[in-house]
Order: sequence, then C-alpha cells, then structure tokens
Amino acid sequence: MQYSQLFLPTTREIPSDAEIVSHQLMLRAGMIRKLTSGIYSYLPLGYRVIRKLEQIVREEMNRAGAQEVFLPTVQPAELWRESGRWQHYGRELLRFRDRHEREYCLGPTHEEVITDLVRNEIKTYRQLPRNLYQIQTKFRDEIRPRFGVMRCREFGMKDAYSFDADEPGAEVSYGRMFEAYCRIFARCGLRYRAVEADSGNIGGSFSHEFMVMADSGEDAVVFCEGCDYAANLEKAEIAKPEARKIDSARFLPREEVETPDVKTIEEVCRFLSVKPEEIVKTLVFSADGMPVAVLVRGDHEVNEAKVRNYLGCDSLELADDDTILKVTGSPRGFAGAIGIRARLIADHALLNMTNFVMGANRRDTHVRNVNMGRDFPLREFADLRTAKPGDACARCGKPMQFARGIEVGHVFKLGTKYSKAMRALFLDREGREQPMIMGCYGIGIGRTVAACIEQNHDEAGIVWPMALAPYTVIITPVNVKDEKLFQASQRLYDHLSERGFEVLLDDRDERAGVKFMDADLIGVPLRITVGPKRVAEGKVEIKSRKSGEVSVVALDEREVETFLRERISKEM
RNA sequence: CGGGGCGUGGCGCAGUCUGGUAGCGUAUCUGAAUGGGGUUCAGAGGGUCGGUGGUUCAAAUCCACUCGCCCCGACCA
Repeated sequence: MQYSQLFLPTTREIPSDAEIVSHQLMLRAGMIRKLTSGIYSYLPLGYRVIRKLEQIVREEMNRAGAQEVFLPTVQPAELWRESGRWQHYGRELLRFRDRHEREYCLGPTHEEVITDLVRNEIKTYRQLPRNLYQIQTKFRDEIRPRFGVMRCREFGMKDAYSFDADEPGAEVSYGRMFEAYCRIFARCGLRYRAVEADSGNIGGSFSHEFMVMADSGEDAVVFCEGCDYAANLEKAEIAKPEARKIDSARFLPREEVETPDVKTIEEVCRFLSVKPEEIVKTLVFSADGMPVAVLVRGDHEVNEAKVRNYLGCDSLELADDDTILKVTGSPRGFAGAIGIRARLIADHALLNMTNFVMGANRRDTHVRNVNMGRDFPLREFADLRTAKPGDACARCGKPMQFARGIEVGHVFKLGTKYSKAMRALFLDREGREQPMIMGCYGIGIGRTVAACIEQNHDEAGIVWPMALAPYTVIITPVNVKDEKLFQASQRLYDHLSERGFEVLLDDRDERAGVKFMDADLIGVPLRITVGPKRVAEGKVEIKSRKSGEVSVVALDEREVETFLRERISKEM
C-alpha cells in the first residue's frame, strides 16, 4: 500500500477526551474514530489489526474443533422471555419494536439464539458434542462507556457455545476452549493470566477470565506468591483462619454506650478509641426478599458475590431503611447481632474475635465487649469478605498479591441453565430425554487490540507485536524528489509486495522527520530507511521499532527479503 | 440516576466574569526555498461560537429551556 493513498489520519495532538494510552494512541494513529458515546468506527489501519486478530482467533477455534457460524444481531423478545432474561437482563439490553409492534432486542450475547438453533436441529447424543462460534457485533447499552473501545456499547466479540451430552464431555469442551484461548493470547504476544472468576448466578461450576495485565485495567486480579492460584478479586478465596480456643473466662462484661450520631466505622473508632479490627460491622441484605445480616470485621469489606453464592440466592441487595427498621428496630447505622430478627451469617475472621464493639440495634447506641455465644448465637461462618493484599491463599496459605488486569476473554460452564429453560433436549443412549450441557466462551476483539496497545507502546506510539501489526514493514524514502531514492524504494516495494509481505511505502512528499514520527506512531515493526548516504554505498537501513536496533543491509531485493524473513520469524 | 466539567474553523485551546469588528497554535490549499527525527518564508481558504427561545440598540458573552460529550460515583447476566 502506498501511504499517500491510505485513509490514515494521524494526529499530533492528544484528543482531549481520551484518558488511557490505548484510547489516545488508537485515535492518534488513525485506527478509530468515535461516532457517538461508546460507538466507534474502525478506519483501515484499525480494521487491519482487527482482521489480524480475528484470523488468529479463527485458526485457533477451528483447530480446537469449533465451527464458525454467523447469527443475527436482531433477536425476537420471545426467545429472551423463554430464557427468562427479558426480565432479568436489565437496561443493558437495548429493546425496540418493529412496524408491527413486535418486540426485539439487539443481541448483547447469543445464548438464546444458538440454543434455539441447536435445539431444533440436534436430537440425539450421536450428534454431540458440538461447538459453534461466531465473530460478531454485540450491543450492550452500558451505563457508562469509557476508555474508547475498551468499554463501549457496540463491539466485536468472538463467542463460542459448546453442547455436550454429559458432564465429562463438557469438561473436555471447556478444557479445549481454555487451551485455545491460551494459544490465542500467547500468539498475540500478550502477558496474560487465566484467573478463576465468579460465575455469578449464571450457574455452572467453573469460570475463568483471561486477564491482560495492565495498570489501567478495570479489574483487580489476586494471585498467590506461593502457588499458581489466581482469581478475580470478586472470587478470590481467603484461607479460613485457624480457630483458637475461645476462653469464655476472658469475656468482659457487656456494656452499652451512647454514641450520638456515630454511625460509620471511622466515627465509631474515633468516638470509642478503638481500632477497626475490634469492631464488627453488621450489614443487612435482602436476599430474594428475605432479610440476612452479614457480620464482618470493621476493617473488612463484604463481598456480595460470595454472599450470593453462599446463600444460593438470585438477587441480593442492601436492605432499604424500612427493612432495617423492621429487622433491627433502629435506623440505619446502629445494626448489631444481638436480638436481630434476621438470618445471621459471619465471615471467618470473626471466629477469633472476643470483646468486640458492634451496633446495639438502638438509635445512637453501640455495645462494647460483645462475645459470640454468650451474647448471641452464631452458627454460620463462611468466607464472605473481599480479599486484601497480604491475605492468606486458600490453597497454600502464602500471602496473596494484587494486580490490575483487562478482561479480554471469559470461559464459562453454563451447565443446563439455558438448555433446561429453552428445552434444548436430546435422547441419550437409553432413549431418555436429557438437557444438553452447555459452555460459552467469549473474546472481546476490540478490547484485546486495545489491551495489546496498553502493553506495547512507548513515548512515540504503538509498538505492535508482529502478529497483530497492520503492516509488517514500512519503506521510508527520505526524499521522494530524489529519483534515485524513490526508484530504489519503489523497486523494494514491488518486490516485497509480490513476495507476500504486508508493506507500506511512504511515498508522501514529507520531511523525513514527519515520516519517522508517523511510522513510530502507527507502530510498524520494521522500517526500511532509504537515504542518500546509504544508497550511495549500495545499502539501506532496517530499524526495529521494538528494540530500536538498526541493521545495514545491501540494497538488493533478495538480500532485504532474506533479512526481513529472518526478523519476522524471530519476532512471531 | 447523583456529583463535577466541557461544547468557539479538522484537532488543541483563548475570548464569557465586565455584552460592542470572532482570535491563537496546529492542520489544510498555493508558491518558493529546504530535504535523515514533526523545516522556513510569503500568501489564501475555512467558524450558524451545540440548539431553541428570551433580555438588549447590540449576545460567543446575560437569562431560561434543551441536546451532546467527558470525568467521579451508583449500577452491571
């Protein structure tokens, strides 16, 4: 491609509404332009990168035995009513009506459509397993899109769905996808981690997120120093502390204290001169409509995902003021375990607490020297809090570390959630009707590209890994008016293009500096500089974008080709 | 949805408080010189100041309404 013909608007200045590097660089390098909030157009350069990634994804999905399909983006409401998600999905689901007033949505994901397709065509275990995937545009009406294509409303996603006849088969399907994902992200040259994730109330036993490590990531990743345990912060399990024998002889007399208008942990600490570790927080939730009080240490945070999983409930939200009043008999801010009219569950950290402070279930009152057993009964202990740096790993007991990550892929075991709801059944060997066991597997295409830039850039711009680079080599004649230089460049360009290289010829009548800046900005891995001094010696320079290393190579098509081939294979 | 900020040539911004000829940088076009890391000089084109309504002799500027965008939070199968 000749640069002068390319629709590639690069900008020198940083667009004012871009916060993170990948967003800034994608705009500056002319890869994307915003149409409206959370909705982007890909320009030729950006789309080339997208297609590179899609190609890698296709190769690995096909290798793993999945077959490509292409499903509709407009989906009828009835399907979503069948799965129950028309009610539950919320406002992220963009709904609309057609001219006949029939209801539709734009697909934010495709479980319903694929399940409908498969249930109509697959009838027997003989036709299983199956894994179907597509690369397609999704629409999720995000409450707050941000960071360019990182969290946007319309985005490209690869989604695959597996259907198996039994649990062991589903395991195999899951494992295949897991492995394919590892290969994909490795081929893209990404530093990533597969972490255990919460599967939420989507059901199923297991879920992994593929996280690209980056400080700008929206997700917190927890990993163990001692073993290979790694998990999303939401999911990260904390080792149960060893329960010491509690000596009730040490219990101090319980004492109510007036704490006017003292509600938050900080206020209680200040007022009573205690540390947060000596306080027990009581949070009242409404779990499927039933009140549940969750006790955690003052310096800990309740993890709602863990509570939800422990209770096995569908909905969990902090109770409203009315419920709090009903359950505790006091306004918000003074809840405690003593005499509370709700199911009581406590985080493990409470196991070894004695003589602690908690709310008295009475306005402007707290209680000192509270002890479990003596002052209130408590049977249910579980891991209910969010991990903090240094917490002990549930697997090996070593301290856990924190890092930031970008979720680029997610593999899920769905189990029979959709196949049961939508009657995707097959006949097993014994002729019995069974629901298929499903898995779903997603990769955010645009997000992966953005994540790649987060990991591969410098002051001057993007530094593409060879596998995703929109062009692998750019030829820069230092002065196009110099016939000799230009012809030499043209000859190289013709030869390399013919030999299948993805090559860009910067034929613009610009100063060398401008061309160098643009080449660096758009991140082409290899640059051939055709300048007067070297050409006079019968040579050209080839510079690596990543290392900055400059090699001098004979100005000869074959020599250059050989050099490039070596370089490319080394960096692939 | 709550809080904050912004909307002025393609991009980045000043001007708004205190109403009075729409400006700067960059980009673009033409010409000339220059030609290995965003070159210099000369000239030119390009703006309903987000929109609507109001106040006023006069509105980018004041008032009301409205639309859009960004940030923080809430929310998020």
